[in-house]
Amino acid sequence: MTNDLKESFSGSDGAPPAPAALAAKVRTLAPSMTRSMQRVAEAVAGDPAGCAALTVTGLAELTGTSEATVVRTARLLGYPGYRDLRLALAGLAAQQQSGRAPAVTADIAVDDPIADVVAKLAYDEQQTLADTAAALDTVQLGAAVGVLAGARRIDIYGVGASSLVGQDLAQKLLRIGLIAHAHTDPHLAVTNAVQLRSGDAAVAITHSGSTGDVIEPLRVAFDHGATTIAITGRPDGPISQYADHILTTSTARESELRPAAMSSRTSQLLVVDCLFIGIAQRTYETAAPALSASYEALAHRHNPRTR
Amino acid sequence: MTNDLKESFSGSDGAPPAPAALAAKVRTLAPSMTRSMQRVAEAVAGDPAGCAALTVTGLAELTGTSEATVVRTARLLGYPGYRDLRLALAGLAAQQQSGRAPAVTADIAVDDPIADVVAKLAYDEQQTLADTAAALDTVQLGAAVGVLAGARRIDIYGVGASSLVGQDLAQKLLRIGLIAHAHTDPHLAVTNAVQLRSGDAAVAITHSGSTGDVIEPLRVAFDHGATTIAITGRPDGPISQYADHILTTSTARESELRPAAMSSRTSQLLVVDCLFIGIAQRTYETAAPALSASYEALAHRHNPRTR
DNA sequence: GGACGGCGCGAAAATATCTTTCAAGAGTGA
DNA sequence: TCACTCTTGAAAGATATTTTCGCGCCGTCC
Repeated sequence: MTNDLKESFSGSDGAPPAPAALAAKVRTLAPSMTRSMQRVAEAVAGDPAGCAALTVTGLAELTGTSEATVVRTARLLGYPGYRDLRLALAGLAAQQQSGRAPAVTADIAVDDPIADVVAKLAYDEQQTLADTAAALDTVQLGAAVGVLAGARRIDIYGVGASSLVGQDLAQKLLRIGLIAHAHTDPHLAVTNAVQLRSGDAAVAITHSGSTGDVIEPLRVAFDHGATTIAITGRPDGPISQYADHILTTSTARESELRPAAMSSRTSQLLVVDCLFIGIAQRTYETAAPALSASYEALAHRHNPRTR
Repeated sequence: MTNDLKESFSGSDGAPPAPAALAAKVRTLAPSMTRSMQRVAEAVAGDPAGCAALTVTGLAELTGTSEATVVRTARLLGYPGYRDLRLALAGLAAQQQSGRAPAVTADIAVDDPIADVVAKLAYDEQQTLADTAAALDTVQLGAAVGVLAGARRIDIYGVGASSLVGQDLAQKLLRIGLIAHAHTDPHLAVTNAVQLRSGDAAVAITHSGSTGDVIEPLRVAFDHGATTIAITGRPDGPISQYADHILTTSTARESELRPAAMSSRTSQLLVVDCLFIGIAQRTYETAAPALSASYEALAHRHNPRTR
């Protein structure tokens, strides 16, 4: 499966390069970039319009790097070459122009009044959603949906903040009649992963893409023939080695008060929701009755005089 | 120097090439164009996206003309050369693309392609966030923040989908050094609620506002003198009787495939995040060190060769 | 009607731009 | 410190774009 790894490094998603997803992609891939490439990526993300006006040589000079580095960066971002990155840049610039960028979101400060906190948080999360949706590879998503919809059994791994996302996914899948289980204990997860075989599916959720406690069970599941899916913010991370399908969540800038876990959770949940709806569509015949049944089962739990 | 004459007709306006005005310019200048140039202009105006993907040679072939003609047309339209026309074309395409976005307001249907599902879900959740932020009572929020920041102990109640939100809140609060516990077992929740007294806080999370399993522990906590907070989508529901502070989450319309739990979760999480940030601000002195400490403690859990 | 001049047009040369290759340098771990 | 890998830019190589140049069509004037 070295191929998978390679692919995830370069053009990754064989999908066509994204238009508006560029800023998100820069953030996602920045950590895996070399210093020079980061400079280029930064320039590109910071001033799309300006960079679109530059030739390779121009951008190389601006960033104090070489043409080769610029081309490499373009490749990493998923374009065939600089020419295409430039076109995407022009597109992005045009969008921003027409969209009239809503006043920048300053970081949340210690002394922000509570109303500002609400506004900034809501804006940031909206942004995260938009980025995630733009960057999400629908081909991979479709494949993952197919796998889960047809799986005999689904194991889900996640620890820390991601464990909640995993539980959310498990809850949803159970509701539509699939056999899913979210593991939070790494040891038990591995123990259970050994049981998996071809026809089963395993889903790992980790923002960093390098959480050992989550990689290990996925590796075991992978080795035992289960189809594996990784939901991660670092598609180039170690976990991708063992993932048949990779769903990329977007990464927002974080600040002291706003840990990365916050926006990664938003992003992960959107991906999970998309998976769920996709699966519900494919298994509509059985999912729809199962859903209404679960509602009815809960009805009496609510105080009847709800108005 | 016949060229000079031409130029004075077209690009001469010294003005920078138009972005969206391209179609108009084509129409304006069409009469002054030669037959071949008209073919090129037509192709360009008819399918900006498609043409943006072509090289000079490609566009020349497509229109059955030559490279020179394509360049001449680009010049006539006011661009320095084809390269720049192409960039403008990419921009135009991107604008048209994004302009088509608002069409996703429809419900998610069983036969929606996966890409539409992503777009619609993202849009819906963004909407939910905006609604929640707009409807959130900052006074109540501020009061709740004050209560939690100063509480000796915090108990959180939630079942079903809301239980995950409760756990998320508990995780966050623990990270900044507060004593918080999320209960999912209704019996244990009640048992523990009995221990609460003045100076303690209890948070109940329920979308319906009438989930007995959540109301009961909150009532007990309330009766024992703890300060109680309810996060609910139905501020007029039964749970409000026992809540000192009510934080309202927004309710989005739900559909067959999109259960209410989905958007209520988004809304609840935003409220929880706001609470968290608010509390972190108030207890900054202790929260900041606690946060960094928790990061460091986790660092070694991630595979070091992440770069 | 025929010849001349102008203009549109495309082939191909000239140039600019982009891509690839390769070897030197920086950083890293043993 | 040495060996090693990874990063980087210079320059060669490939493409794309622009310019040049001349052919051929067309209308006009003789």
